[in-house]
Amino acid sequence: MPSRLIVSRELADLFRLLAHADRLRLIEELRSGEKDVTGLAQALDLPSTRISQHLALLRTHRLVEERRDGRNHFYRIVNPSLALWILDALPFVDIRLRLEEADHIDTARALWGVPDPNASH
Amino acid sequence: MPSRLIVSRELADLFRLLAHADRLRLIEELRSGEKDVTGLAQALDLPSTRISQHLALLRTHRLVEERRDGRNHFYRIVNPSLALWILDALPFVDIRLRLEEADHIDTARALWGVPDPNASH
DNA sequence: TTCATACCTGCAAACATGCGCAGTTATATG
DNA sequence: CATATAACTGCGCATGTTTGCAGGTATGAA
Repeated sequence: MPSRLIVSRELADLFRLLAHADRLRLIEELRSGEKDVTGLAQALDLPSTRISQHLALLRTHRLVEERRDGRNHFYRIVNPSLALWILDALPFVDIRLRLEEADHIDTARALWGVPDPNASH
Repeated sequence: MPSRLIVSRELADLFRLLAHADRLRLIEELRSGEKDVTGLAQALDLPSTRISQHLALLRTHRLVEERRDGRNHFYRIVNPSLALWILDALPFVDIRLRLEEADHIDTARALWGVPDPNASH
């Protein structure tokens, strides 16, 4: 019954793909809609070569898709709920962050334009 | 406004921590309650040294906690909802998995003892 | 056709991670 | 005390990842 093993390996592959700050920022940047490589490079203040390399990785794992229009290549998230799921990880980040800035998680959600699910208090 | 950068780095750290099949299996194994190192080593069929190394990583990032009783060190997940959130990633794993085994996700959930949230059909 | 723009790929150096193994600490037991 | 068991840490090698850079393709405009 190697299914558990297979699944954990597939999950680990996904996590490895997301284990880079710039790739997370790319996914966040694409949350508001498709963007081309130059636009992403400007938004993240990184060389476009690097953006291409990251996008190629995300593309081979089917997390983003490409649409070409003239010289521009526009990228979009295949499954937009991915970005929401990523933000659900905020409660699990190291305690230091939570202690040093008590409302850092809410700040992050606000910065990334996501409604606070605990907005009752 | 470097908060977005800081947050994406913290998130990337978390993802890197989870980007290993054996560490995911450890977290899954601890879902049913605390276990000691030897127990985990037997469950995953891995040398206990390796288990120790993985647990040390998870510990320094406060994902698991340790309780000592005699010679045994028992580990538990600090925030049990972590395991549930990890399984929420299954819809995002590479399309190949979904095409080759259409109900692999349900199989995985069943294997890992989690109720299927789409159990209406 | 020539030039500029937008993007991609290949490669090698730098860097990070995973692993086995040897040695160590801590606790229990005879 | 000596010995056994449980677990940890440090270290070196192998493997994987990230990055800059050089060179390449494709599109559009002069």
